[in-house]
Amino acid sequence: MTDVVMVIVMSKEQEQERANGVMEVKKYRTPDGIPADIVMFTLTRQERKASTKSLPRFDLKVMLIRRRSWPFAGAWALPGGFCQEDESLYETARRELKEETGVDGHHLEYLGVYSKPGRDPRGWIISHAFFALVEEWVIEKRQAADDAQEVGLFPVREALDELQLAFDHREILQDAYLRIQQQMLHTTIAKQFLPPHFTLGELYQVIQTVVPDFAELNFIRKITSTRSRQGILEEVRDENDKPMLSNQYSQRPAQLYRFTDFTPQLSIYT
Amino acid sequence: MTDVVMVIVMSKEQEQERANGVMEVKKYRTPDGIPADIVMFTLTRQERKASTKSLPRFDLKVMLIRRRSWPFAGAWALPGGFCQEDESLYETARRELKEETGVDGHHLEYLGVYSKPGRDPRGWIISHAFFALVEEWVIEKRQAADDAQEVGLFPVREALDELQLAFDHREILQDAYLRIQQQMLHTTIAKQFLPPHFTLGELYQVIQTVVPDFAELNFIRKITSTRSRQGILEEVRDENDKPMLSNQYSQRPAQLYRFTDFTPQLSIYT
DNA sequence: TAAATAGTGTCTCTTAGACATTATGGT
DNA sequence: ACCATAATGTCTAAGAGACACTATTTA
Repeated sequence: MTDVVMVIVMSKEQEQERANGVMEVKKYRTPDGIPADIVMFTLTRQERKASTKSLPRFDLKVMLIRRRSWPFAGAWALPGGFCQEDESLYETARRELKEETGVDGHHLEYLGVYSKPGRDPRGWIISHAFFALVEEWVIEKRQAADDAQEVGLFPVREALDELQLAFDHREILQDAYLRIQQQMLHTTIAKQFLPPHFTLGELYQVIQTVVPDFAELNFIRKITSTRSRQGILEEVRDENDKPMLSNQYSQRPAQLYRFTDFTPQLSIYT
Repeated sequence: MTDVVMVIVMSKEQEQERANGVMEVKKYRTPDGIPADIVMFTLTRQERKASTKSLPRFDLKVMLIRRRSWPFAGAWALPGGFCQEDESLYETARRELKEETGVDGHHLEYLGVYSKPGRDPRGWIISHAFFALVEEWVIEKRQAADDAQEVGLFPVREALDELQLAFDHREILQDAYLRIQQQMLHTTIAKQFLPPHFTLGELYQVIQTVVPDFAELNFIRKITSTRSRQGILEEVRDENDKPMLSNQYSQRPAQLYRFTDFTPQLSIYT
C-alpha cells in the first residue's frame, strides 16, 4: 500500500476559494463515526466416528463478540471499529480484524455500506461491512490466547435464526452469507478453506458446506474433463512427475489437486 | 422504503451509560462529509448511413458535469452530493441523480466506497459510488431543459483514456466499467437498455457495446435452444398467439423477444 | 440484384446426466 | 468381508462450434 501525497500550489485567490470550499463542507452536519464491521467466516471440522477413514464434514461459522456496554450491552455483535483519518476503510477493517481477533493477512473483502438512519442509537453512524475467510486453526490459536473479550464462533444458520444480534448486524450477516455463497460458486475462494493440495472429495465437502443446495453427481468427471472450464484445477505431481496421492480420508488413495490461477468468465448468454 | 423508528426505554443508569457512549463516539475526529457519486451510463444510438435498413450501433457513454469551483475547478467530475442525516446513502444517490440530472426511477446500484486518505483536498471525505443505467431519450429530454450546469456525455473509453477527471473519479469510473461489463454477462441488465420487446439482433448489439470482447457466432441458435439456460428470453406473441415480428432493422422480419424474470445461477463447478 | 439482416442445415466432437461397476486398503 | 471413498464404464440426448446455405424485403 502506498499513500498518495497531494501537493497543491495555489494563488491567493485560489486559497480564498479553497477556504470557502472547506467552509462549505464544514457547515453541514457530518456523521458521528464511520466504522468497519467484519463478518469473519471459518469452516470448523466436525468430529466423525466412522468405522474407517472418512471425509471431513464441516460447519460454516461466524465469529461474534459479546458487547459489554451500551447500546445492546450483552448482545452478540460483529467485531469492528471506527475508521481513522489516516487510513482507508480497508485498512480499518484489516486493523480491526487484527486487533479484535488476532487474525492478519487473510482474505478480506468489501461487502457494502449500511447507512439507514437510526441504525445506531449512538448517533449518525454509517457502517461498512467486510467479510473475511480464515482457516480454523488460526482462530483456535487466537481464542486460547485471548481473554480480553468474550468471543464466540456460531454456525451461520444458528446466528441468523436464533441470536438477537446488535444493531443491524443480522442484516449484514445475511448479506454476507448470500455473498459468500455466490462467491463460492463464481470464484475460487474455496481455496481459502483448503490446504494447498487437496482431494476432490475435500473440495466437494467445502462447497457443500457453504452452499448446501450444491449437488453434482458426476463432480469428479466434470472437474477432470471440461475444456471450456479449462483447468481451474490441476493435478499435483511430485519431482518425478508421478501423480501425488493422499489416503488421508479414504482407503483408496485419491489424486491431489491444486487451484490454478485461472478463473473462468461466466455468462448467461454463452 | 419505510424508515425504522427505534424506541428505547432506559433507566437513569442506562441513560448515563448512553451519554458516555455518545461522548465516546464524539471525542474522535469524524469525517467532513459523506457524499454519493453517481456513474450514469447510457447507450446512445449511432447514426448509420447504410443503403438499406440496418441494425443500430451503440456507444456506451457516461455523464459528467464540469466543476465550477475549487477543487478541480474546470475539470469533469461525476455528479454527486452529500449524504444528509435523515437518509440512507441509496436515498442520497437517488436524490442527487434526480437533482443533478433530472433522472428518477431507474436502475441504480451500489458500487463501492472510496476512502483513501487525501482523495479530496477539502478534507476527510469518504465517497460512495453508485452506478445508474438510463435510456438515451431520458437524458436528451433533460439536457435540453437544463442550463444550470454544464453536463456532458462522453464515450466511456474516451473518458477513461483522455480526460483528466476530478478527485479519484477515474478510478471510480474504471471500477464501474468493469462492474457493468460483469453485470451484462451475469445478469439481465441488458433489459435496462432495451425496449420491452426487442429482436435478438438488438440484444446482441447491446451486449457487444458494453462488452466488446463478447462474440458468439451462433447467438440466435444458442438463445433459442438451451434447456439448461431455461428461458431467460421468451418469444412475444400477439392476442391470437401469432409470433410478433419486427422489420424495423431488417428487410426480413425478425422475431421479437422479451426477458422473463428468470436469472440463471452460474457456477464454475457445474 | 445487391445489401443487410434473420434464420436453418449439417457435420463433428464434447458434455450432461443418470447409473452401474470396479478399485483400494484398513479395520 | 465390509466399509467408505475414488474413479471409470456405458449409454442417450443435448449442446458447442464452425460454416455454408436459404429467406425476406426494399432501395
